[in-house]
This record gives sequence, C-alpha cells and structure tokens, in this order.
Amino acid sequence: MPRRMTSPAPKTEKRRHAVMTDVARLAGVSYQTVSRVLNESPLVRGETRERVLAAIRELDYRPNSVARALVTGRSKTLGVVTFDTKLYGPASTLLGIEQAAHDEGYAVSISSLRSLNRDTVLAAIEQLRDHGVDGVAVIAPVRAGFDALKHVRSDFPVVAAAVGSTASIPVASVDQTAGAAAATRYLLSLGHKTVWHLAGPADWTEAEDRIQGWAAELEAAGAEVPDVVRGDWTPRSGYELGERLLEIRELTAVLVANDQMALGLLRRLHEAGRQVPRDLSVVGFDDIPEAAYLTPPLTTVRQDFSELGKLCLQILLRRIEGELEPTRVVVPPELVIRASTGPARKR
Amino acid sequence: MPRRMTSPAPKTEKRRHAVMTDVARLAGVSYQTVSRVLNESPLVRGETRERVLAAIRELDYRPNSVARALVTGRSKTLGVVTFDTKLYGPASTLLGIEQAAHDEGYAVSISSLRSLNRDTVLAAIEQLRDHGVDGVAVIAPVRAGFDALKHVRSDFPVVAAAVGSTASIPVASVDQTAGAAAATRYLLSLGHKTVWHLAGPADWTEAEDRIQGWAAELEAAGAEVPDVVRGDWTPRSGYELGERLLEIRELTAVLVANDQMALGLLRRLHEAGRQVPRDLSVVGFDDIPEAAYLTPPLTTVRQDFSELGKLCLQILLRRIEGELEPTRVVVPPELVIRASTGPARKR
DNA sequence: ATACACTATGTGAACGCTCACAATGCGGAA
DNA sequence: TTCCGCATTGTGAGCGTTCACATAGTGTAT
Repeated sequence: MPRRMTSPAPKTEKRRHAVMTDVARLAGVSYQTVSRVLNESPLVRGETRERVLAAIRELDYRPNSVARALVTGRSKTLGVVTFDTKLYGPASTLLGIEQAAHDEGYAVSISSLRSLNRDTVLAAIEQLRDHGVDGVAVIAPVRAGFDALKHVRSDFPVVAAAVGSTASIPVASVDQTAGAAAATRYLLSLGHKTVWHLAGPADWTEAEDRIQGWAAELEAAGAEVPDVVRGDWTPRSGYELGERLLEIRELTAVLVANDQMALGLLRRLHEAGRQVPRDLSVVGFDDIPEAAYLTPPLTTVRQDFSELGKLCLQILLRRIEGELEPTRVVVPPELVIRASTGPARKR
Repeated sequence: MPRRMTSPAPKTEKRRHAVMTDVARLAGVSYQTVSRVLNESPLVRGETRERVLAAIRELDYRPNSVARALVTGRSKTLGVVTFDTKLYGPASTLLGIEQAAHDEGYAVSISSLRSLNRDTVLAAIEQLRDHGVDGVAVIAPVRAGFDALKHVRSDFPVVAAAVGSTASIPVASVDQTAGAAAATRYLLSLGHKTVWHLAGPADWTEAEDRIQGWAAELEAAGAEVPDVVRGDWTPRSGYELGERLLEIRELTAVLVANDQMALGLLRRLHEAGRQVPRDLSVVGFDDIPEAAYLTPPLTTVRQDFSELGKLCLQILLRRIEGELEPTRVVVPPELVIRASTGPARKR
C-alpha cells in the first residue's frame, strides 16, 4: 500500500496531522465509527464513543473540513459581497452578518468590490461560488447590485442586505422610507414650513427610498416639496453642497441622507456663521458613533445595522435549507433627537 | 458502475455541474489532459488545448476548488482575524488586505472577535485553519493578540498587522512612534512649552508606541513629560476626559491618540467655551474621512491603512511560500496640518 | 536498424471524508 | 429451537481533483 510519502522517511518530519484512520486505529474501531461519533450519530455505544473521543483528544485530531465539503457538497462557508467597507453602514452590516454566521457555525468569505455594477457583483458571486460557499449575501445597496441578483441562477442561495424596496429577491433592509418620514414629520412638528433634503447618489436605492419617505411626508402635510440636492455620502460633498443650501433664503430645516454629509454640512454652516439649530435645523441618517459628539450633537435616524446583518443571515440560512419563496424582512429605524434640531426661526 | 444518482433519473433534474470527466469526454481526451490545460502545463499540444478549452466553454465547466484543495493541501484562501471592524483603522486595514489578496487570486475568510485576548485570538486562528485557509493575518493591535501569535504552531503561516514593535513574529505596522514624535515636534515648534497626551488603552500596543514617541520627543526637547490620560478610542471617552484636561491650567497643546477621541474632546472644549486653536491646540491620529470637516478641521497623523494591508499580505504570501525568517515592515505616517493647531497662547 | 531522448497523453492511486449497504451479535417472539 | 428485528459496527465506493508513473509516438544520434 504505497503512500505518497513512503516508509523510508526522508527527514525527521513528524506526521503532519492525524486523520480519521489514525483515530480509528487508536480507538480500535473503524473509521466509519469515528465519523459517526463526529457527526453525533445515535448509533454508537456510549463506551465506544468515549474511546473514540479519547483517541481524538490524544491525537489532537481535527476533522478536515475540506474533505468533508467535497463529499457533502456543503462547505459551511458563506460569502459576503460588499462595497466600500469604510463606510459605517456597510462595515457594520458586514460585522453583523459575520458574527451571526459564526454563531451558526459558518465561516465567512468576503469579496469587496472596487466598483459597483452588475458585472462586478455577478463576478464576485460567481467567484465565491467557485470557492465553494454555500450561499452569498450581498451588501450592495445600489440598483445595479440589485439587478445583478436577479441574474444569479436560481438554485444558488443569495440574499441582499439593505437593497431597495422593489425586489423579487430575498432581502433584509432597514425601512428607509419610514425613517425619512419620521425625521421629516419631526421637523414639521417643530414648526418648519418645509424641509429640504440633501440626498445620496441616485443609484443607491436607500437614497431613493429616503427621498420617497421625505417627499411623501411633506405632501401629506401639504408642504412644498423642494428639489433634492445630491451628494455622494462623503463629508466633502456635504461641505461643498452646503454652499448651495446657503443660497436658499427660506431654508430652515434640512434632512441629510447620512451623517457624514451632515457633518460636512455642519462645518460649512459654521464657517458661514450660521447657527445650528437656531438658524437652521439639521437631521442626519445612520447614527455613526461620532454623531453625538459633533457640534452640535446631531439629531439623526439610527439604523440597527447589526440587527440587519442578523436577519439577513437568517434569510440566507433558510434559503440554503431549501426555502424557495423570497423572504423580505424590514428593520425599523429610530429617530434619535439631539441638539441639531429646534423650532423654526422667525422669518 | 453505480453512481450515487443512477440512470433512472428521478426528476427532470439537469446535470448539476460539469466535472472534469465530462469535459474530457467531450474533448476526446483523458481527464488528466484537461487538468494539464487547466494548470497551464506546457506538455499539451496546441490543438489539443484548444479542443479542451472549447469543451470547457461549451459545458460552462468550473473547476471545483474544494476538490483541488483536498488534494493539493492549498485552498487559495486566507484568513483574517479582526477586532472591532467598525473602527476606521481595522476596517481599512481589512479592506487593504482583502483587496490585495483578491488581486493575488486568494479568497479571504474573516473572523471578527467580540472580545480580545490570547484565547479568543488563538481559537479564531485555529478555526480558520480548520476551515482550510493557507495562512492567517491578524489585525489585533493589542498585546494579547500579539502574545497569541507566539503560540501558533510555527509551521502555520501567520502575520500580524499593526501589532506593536517588539515581536518575534512577522509584522507589518505603521510607525506609530515616528508619527507621535512628528506631531509632538510640530507642536513644540509652534512654541508650546510641552504637550499633553490623551492616549489609548494600555493594552493596545499602538497606544503604547505613540506614548513612547511622544515622550521621547518631549525629553529630547527638554520639555516636561506630563502624565498621560487614558481613553478607550471612543468619541465618548474623548469627551469625558476633556473634563480632566480642562482642569489643567497650563495646558496649551494636546496630542490625542486617535481622531475619534479628538472629536469628542473638541466637542467638550467647545462646550466649555475654549477656542481651538487659539486657547489650545489639538492633534489627532488616523485621519479619518471626517477629520477635515470637524470644527475646526483637525490636524492629525495620517496612517496609510490600505498600504499596511497590502504589505501585510505580501509578508503572508511569502511565508506561505515557505519563507522562514520573520519579516518586519513599517509604513511611515504623515502629519497632516489643518486648523486645530496654532501658536501657543500667551500664558 | 537500434537505441535514446524527448514530447504528448493515459492510467492508477490518493487526498480525507461521508453515504449506502452489508455483516455481526443479541434478545425475544413464534 | 428457529427466525426476525434491532442495535451496533464494518466494508466498499465515490466526491473531483492532482500526483506519480506508465505508455505511445516522433525524431535523431549511433
């Protein structure tokens, strides 16, 4: 029985790693019995099990998950496709998914995109699949990413995190519309005639959802719906677009689509000598850790990203188990009132 | 030759996935020739290669990396152990490693710790190893994490990112000492008698390195070395410890160990009516995207985390290739001067 | 011609595990 | 006693690759 490395052992090389046969031999059973113990089969006599477990401990045996994956077709590994993990939202969602996955005994492979379009998302999913993952979660809250998911072969489990609202694919998301509406409602309740909106990029579905919630709330209140101003999520864009907002005479309240832009805007307003919230109220979105310590502390809509990640994972696991219908789960956001909002100033 | 799923096919289930034998059959060669084509062996006639490639395309054949991993013992997957990926530094480093790894054809499995000590780090590494990764990078810039690495069996490739300076293990790090020294030197050059330091937790090696750089620079300049004040990296702690700093009469300049704490401190100073930089100069560390848009824009020490990630990966790959001696690489930081620093005020 | 070095391709085995089924031993019902 | 069923264990095969070696084919120095 010629092994790859035959008996005339070349170096003092110690046995790389114990395998199932080694354990079986030491315990005086067959490899199959070892396998049964490992898989917690009830068909093993208590005493035998003990003997096997002892052998496992003695040899410091670790099951080879690659071999197991080969035969079972399940790797107990999940893939996550992300974009721009420096952003607080994606980073937190990833973390949520990852920790939930580990709790369920899954490893997590990530693939972070540099550019985001249908092809890159699709390619990343395929690559993960080739690496043997059992399913993939996509944190790509742009329309392109969401389109991509429709093109994944339907027998491969995929979920989307925080992708927009109109989808035929399984999705976990924060209710952006409700969040934006709540913030808008709050500002109106403070006496503001209307609320401006510094939005995110048009291809981000969550940006669109926020616009929708904001506009709907204004309309419901009979308030004017101003044109949206588009930023790109960065503090820089908030700063630069502050310029534009400063020109608007009647501006008394602005809903900003994320905290980072709000931060840039706050800076610009400060430079222009505008007082927040005396002259102008500002609401952000996300509740980044910094939000409470800005000047002034930022009123914002908190998103529970780790909850989102958890739910996302649950959906994915169910799909892996074979559930077919696309589940959709929504996490409610929460308005956190701090010091950047106040009553409308007298005109 | 009984296959698992025999000819009396149960459902209209189409063939799950083409395998090498299918390609071989279609191309009229043996599976081994297909393997050779896949592995770019020169021992294949051009015409044969073409035929095989055509068959691969036609069947949409994808090599099964799990099977390959089983036989080669290489999975082309790397593991990354991280802590608190919501923090800007770790998140960015992870991103750097991940993207560099993908460029090299490696997949990346992550494991993010909830608590950080020797056992959790070790357990995470083992778990990744059990899942078949070829090597592991640890982003755990605390002493405990670094201790853990010394206990990993030496035949398994491991690198540390940004772990402190005294190590017998392969490490890529930013030169914290130099960064802190540069910032301190700059403040002294502005005429400040000495510089206070709001440091990070004592078990973080980068916190200690920064303290060391700061203290050394003060000593070199013959300046008094005040007691350090300890924060925990959060904006909250910067805010709360601001209280303590406010009591110090002679305080004119403070070096804060990261931007988030600096942000909290700035907030506290603002509340207390202290003007930055007129009354007090503040320098941060990291250059988070928000730093330029704080009030005032923060002078800080920029760390190139993605470069760090890249280097980290290179070291890891070299180890996987069999390099033995622990390489150590250092990335220089950069002092970014903005508006939170200025000349010392008259006492 | 005969051997000798290639080149190009094929065959058998192994990686470490799980699945399907066979084999063994035992107690109790017939 | 004889047979059946059940609990327990073992055997053979196969997952989809790659590695090591064997074989066939071609040209060329001897």
